[in-house]
Amino acid sequence: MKTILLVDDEQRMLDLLSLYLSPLGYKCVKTNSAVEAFVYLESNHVDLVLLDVMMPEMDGWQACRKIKQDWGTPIIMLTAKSEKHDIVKGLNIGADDYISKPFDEEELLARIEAVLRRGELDDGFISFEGFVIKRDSFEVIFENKELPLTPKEFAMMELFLHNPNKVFSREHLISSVWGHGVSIEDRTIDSHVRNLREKLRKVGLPVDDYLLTVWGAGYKWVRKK
Amino acid sequence: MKTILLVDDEQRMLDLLSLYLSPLGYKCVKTNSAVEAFVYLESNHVDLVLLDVMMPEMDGWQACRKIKQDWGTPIIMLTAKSEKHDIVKGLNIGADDYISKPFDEEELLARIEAVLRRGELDDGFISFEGFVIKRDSFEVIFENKELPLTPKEFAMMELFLHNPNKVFSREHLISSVWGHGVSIEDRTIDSHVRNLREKLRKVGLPVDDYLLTVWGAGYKWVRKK
DNA sequence: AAAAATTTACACCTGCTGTTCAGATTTTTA
DNA sequence: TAAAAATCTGAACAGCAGGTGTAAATTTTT
Repeated sequence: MKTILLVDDEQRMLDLLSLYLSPLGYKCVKTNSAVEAFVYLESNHVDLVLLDVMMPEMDGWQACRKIKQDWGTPIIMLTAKSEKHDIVKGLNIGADDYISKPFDEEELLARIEAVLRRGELDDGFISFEGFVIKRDSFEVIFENKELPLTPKEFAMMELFLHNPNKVFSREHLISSVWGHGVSIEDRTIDSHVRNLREKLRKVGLPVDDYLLTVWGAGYKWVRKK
Repeated sequence: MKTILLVDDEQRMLDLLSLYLSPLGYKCVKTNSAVEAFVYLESNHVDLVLLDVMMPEMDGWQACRKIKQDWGTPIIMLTAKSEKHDIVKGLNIGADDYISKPFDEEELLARIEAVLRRGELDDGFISFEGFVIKRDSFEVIFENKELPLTPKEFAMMELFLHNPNKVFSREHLISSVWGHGVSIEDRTIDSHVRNLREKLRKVGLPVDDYLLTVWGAGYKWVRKK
């Protein structure tokens, strides 16, 4: 199920969008401001952002730029009818599409599906806290430095970054990284964690603050901020 | 210079579009019907099609479908203002974008640029980092020196250059280069990669910086900047 | 039909990666 | 504080993925 993050200062609009999209099988998360949206994005996966252009505090453009930069999430801008100039601006800033209010429901849906479909293809990259994971190119980048990871390390890293703050038991790690039913010694996991830590340390990450051992339980990646 | 193929039964509209786009550095080709467009596409490279929805004989939808199917060219549909339903239909059929008439010139340009940017890579030829690939003439040129590649090598090279930084598994390479369902030994892929590397090295490319092995995953072409 | 070019297969070698083990270290328990 | 439990660490080894040379098979050209 895809998650759509709605960002609009008007509650009525949020409700309207949610009312229309939820029954169609999308999980809708409503936020009243850009800042709220950031908070949510910080610790949740979002497939698409519907972003109003006109908002107090931080406007849609700045928000769009930041979201693209930090998370790379697909964005559809919601603009007022006549703001043709906005469209140009938006497409240049990096929005994936726009739609004008009041919008036609069918058109909105078509555009949402189009953007989601598009995003499925280039198998996005995830980006936060200085990390960029490119599943496509099998790369993890930290502060513009490439991390040369082995396949197992990459898989672990991906799992951790996707689920910050969650503790993974060794058992869980085995079935996620190695595959269900593979039998591996617990010490082996430790070795891989060690190697991963070493590589992370080499690129300047204070790894002891991030990739923690949870005594008696497993490992977890903690997320600051 | 990019070529835009204009398809509209109204001569006035063709002139208007051409008058606006030509000075901006686009080569405009005007056609009055879908059939004419096909004829042109048959033997010319086109970067983008601006396609009117309302036309006698074959309408825009059928034309859109055929163009996408036979040539895969990016398409922007031109719809009448109120035809909201068309938009939905168009995006589902495979059009890359649409714009309603009468259109705002700036908006049109923004959308054209966005679509072209998106499809920049699957041109008739690609050119970057000293490489020019001419799909038409089956040639690869590096720094004005022709690379004598075999068909398989050419296909691989094309795939790599089209998808820089993307890791291709051997499995993926097989179905892309050899065809779906063909069974080939993995070592065979390696051999072709080796041959390709050798030829690239001969023309002075530090191939070890470009065509990389991703251990446990496949091969990728990295793009410097 | 012969020659050349291309593609494919195979075998061997190298080096990376994954795994394990034993001892050291840290954390928890009693 | 001492003992027990869990984890960390370094080194060694095994297995496997990929590189390379060669030769056979296939396709294309002559």
